[in-house]
Amino acid sequence: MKLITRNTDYALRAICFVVNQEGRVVTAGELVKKLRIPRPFLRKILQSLNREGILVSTKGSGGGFYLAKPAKEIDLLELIGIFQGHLTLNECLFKKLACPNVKTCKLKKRIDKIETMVLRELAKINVASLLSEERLNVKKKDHQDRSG
Amino acid sequence: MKLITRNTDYALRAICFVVNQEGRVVTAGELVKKLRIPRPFLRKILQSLNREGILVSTKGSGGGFYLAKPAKEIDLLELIGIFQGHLTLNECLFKKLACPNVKTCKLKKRIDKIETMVLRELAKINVASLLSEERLNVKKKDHQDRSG
DNA sequence: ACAAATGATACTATTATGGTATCATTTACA
DNA sequence: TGTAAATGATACCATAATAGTATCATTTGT
Repeated sequence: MKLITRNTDYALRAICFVVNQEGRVVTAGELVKKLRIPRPFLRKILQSLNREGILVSTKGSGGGFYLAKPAKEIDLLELIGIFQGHLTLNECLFKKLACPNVKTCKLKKRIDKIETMVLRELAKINVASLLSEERLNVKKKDHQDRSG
Repeated sequence: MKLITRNTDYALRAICFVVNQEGRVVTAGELVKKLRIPRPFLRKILQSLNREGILVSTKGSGGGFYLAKPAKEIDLLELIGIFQGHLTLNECLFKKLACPNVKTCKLKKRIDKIETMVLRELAKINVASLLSEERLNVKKKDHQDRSG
């Protein structure tokens, strides 16, 4: 069982790359090269990210993608929502019938608690926080390397 | 996304029923009637539970199933392990290649934490604890306490 | 006009899930 | 000792989700 599927994962990588370009427009072609994601699949993912208001796209020659909102405001829970639908660990298997077993509804409550925890944690994981540490490292290196 | 699939759920219901029979041998046919689970599917599930040492089966006329170990020692994590394989929320999507994106490995660490939490909570949910509340009610009703 | 980009969308392949179906084996007991 | 009642093993099938492909339409800078 995977919590994160491929399209969510690819989306996250793509977003991270775009963030690092600091506002520059990035094309799908570039992302394909850098991230080694199959082109048509990535294109579909980028289109979703555009529809969902995470990336802005510009069409035509010289077009591409850039961030639609601050990296801090893009979290894993939202991405999972887009590519995997609402995350419900809990989904009762006897929706329509009356649940034939009272015991399992006790189960439902306990799984609900776990679900709540997971959602809360996923919401905490935002793109900015994933990048922050590395950015610090980069700046340190920069500082040593280029003195001009 | 579901944390618990049907066979795990059915297995749990079946086990709960068997537990309530207090050591009596229960047949697949009985379980089919009471739990309204498709017969061949339930049979397969029961066979798994037998193989995995959760139920003991006796063959032949008058045969059936009973618990192989105390209800307290059967937990959801084990059942999920049997029917859904080891639960890994985390599964890195770039196992063989070097991970092209260091950022995502920070992600891995954060998801690992969530996974650890989830596994710990699932291990806490055992059959005895799911039934305990109801058992208390039963005891109040028939007023004869033969616990020891 | 044309090349370079994205948008929309329909199709396909693979895998996991949720089952069925069948035959073999064991056992109680009439 | 034969048969019905039970489980064991296993191969098969249907549906849905995931992971992709393919194609054509649209926009835009030069």
